Amino acid sequence: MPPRPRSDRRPGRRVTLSREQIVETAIAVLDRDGIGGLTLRGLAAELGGGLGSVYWHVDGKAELIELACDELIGRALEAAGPPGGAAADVPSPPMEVDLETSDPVVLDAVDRLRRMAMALFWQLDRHPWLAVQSQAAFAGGSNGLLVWERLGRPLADLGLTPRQQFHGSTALMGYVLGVASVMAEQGAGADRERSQEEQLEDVVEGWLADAPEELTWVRSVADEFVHHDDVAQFSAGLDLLLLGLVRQALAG
Amino acid sequence: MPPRPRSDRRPGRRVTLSREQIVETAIAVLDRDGIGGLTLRGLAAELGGGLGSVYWHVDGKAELIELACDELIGRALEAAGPPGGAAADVPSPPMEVDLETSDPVVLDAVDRLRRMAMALFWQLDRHPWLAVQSQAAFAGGSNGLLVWERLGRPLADLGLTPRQQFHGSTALMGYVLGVASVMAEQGAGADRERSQEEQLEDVVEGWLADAPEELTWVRSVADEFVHHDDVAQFSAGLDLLLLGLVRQALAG
DNA sequence: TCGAGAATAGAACGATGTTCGAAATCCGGC
DNA sequence: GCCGGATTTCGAACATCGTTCTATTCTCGA
Repeated sequence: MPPRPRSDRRPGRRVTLSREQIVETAIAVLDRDGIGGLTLRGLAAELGGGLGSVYWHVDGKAELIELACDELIGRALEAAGPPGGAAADVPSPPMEVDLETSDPVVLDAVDRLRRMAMALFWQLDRHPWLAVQSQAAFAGGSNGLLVWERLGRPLADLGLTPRQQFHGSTALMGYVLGVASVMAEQGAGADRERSQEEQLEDVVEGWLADAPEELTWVRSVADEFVHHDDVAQFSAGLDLLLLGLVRQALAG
Repeated sequence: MPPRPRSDRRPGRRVTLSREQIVETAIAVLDRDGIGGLTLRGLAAELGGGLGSVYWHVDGKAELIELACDELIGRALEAAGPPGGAAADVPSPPMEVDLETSDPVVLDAVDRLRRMAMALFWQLDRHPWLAVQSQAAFAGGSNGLLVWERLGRPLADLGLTPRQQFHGSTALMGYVLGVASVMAEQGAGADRERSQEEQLEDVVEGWLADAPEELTWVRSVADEFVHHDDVAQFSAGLDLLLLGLVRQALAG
């Protein structure tokens, strides 16, 4: 067939976009299709607008992802509640290690650290693409600095030296991002249809088929891996780090 | 001008490639230009061969990166020395925390954990692109499982419960990958001409310019950040985790 | 010598990020 | 009410990249 005799649709405005709306939709797409599924063309289509329009509001794909990360980190900050200490909208399993102290200052500091770390992880776990990307965004985005501040303050209250505070804060940050990243990659090719444990069983089977003998320890924990719980696993490791920090503070 | 009357260069063999050579060159390119600088065309050119030839030896870009990661993880495993306990070719700063025990079994287990973690970090620090990519490769590649095995054995020797072993091993893995990833991203846009401290000063200046007040703690550690040492920083956080593990083991 | 498999080479395809100029819309001043 | 500049939209066009496909060349044993 011939092209339309007259193009009754020439370039021009159709919908109105906003920076916030674009970031919002980008987050939705990222949650649905993962980092590889975010396409500027697809995003524009989802918004009902043109490709060039997106570029007018956002500088490029890199900045868009940075904005999305900063937005979610901000929500984590919000979910952690005020620094003072009100309860937050994040899971908070009880500590499973004995801190061997009843100093209220120490216990309060540990509680604040725990709340911030859990809130951050909670957000990273619900947006698996975020963990990998945010490692860059933490230094750039403004909310990343706020998180760092809220991790550092309690460390100062513990009486650690400035260097210990610095090392402790980066250790916590690295731990949170690292565990979340590994979990995100691990659940990357997940199939929403089948149960998680069933899929993990297949993963383990794939491991143990290729490299059979010698890996006796890995085999011994395969069962733990299949039946693991992300939050509990993260919380357990976090407790170890916090216990180390407390011991370091009390020994100083 | 007309095309050449006779193409005296028709497709055919010119150079001979091998899978190992391709992976080796890919690692070199990744080290030089980062993850964004690795292009299959560029890689083929660097090898002096054609694009299709690379595809005959390697299944695609994803597999190539996986192979490169597994290769370097294997080298980290090698650098860690035999599980028995010989010295290795990696830095090993002394522990700065007091484990408060002299049990030889515990001390030996901690030593093995420390050596494996340091060897892994040493490799991740020297190949900044590796940290981010390897999070996926650890589950897939065979060497990733070997690392996990070598992290798990000492945890079993500490007398931890199976669940504690599992949580401890993933905590260590997450910590190593996380800290290395953050450091890699932080030094991403590095300029080889200027000194590192000078560049870090600029980074800090950028932070503190945008979000001035309130971030009192971040300001207080800015100096530590500028003069930090990657290995020392990693080692300090690792010690905290190990201390926590030891205390957990002794308390059980 | 020759023929089948191994290996190389590069054109071609589709998708993607980015740039660019033209068009439509909005809005304050007259 | 209308006009003109600033704002915002739109999609074509370009360059690059991963991947596929086929023709060609090389190797080596019968």
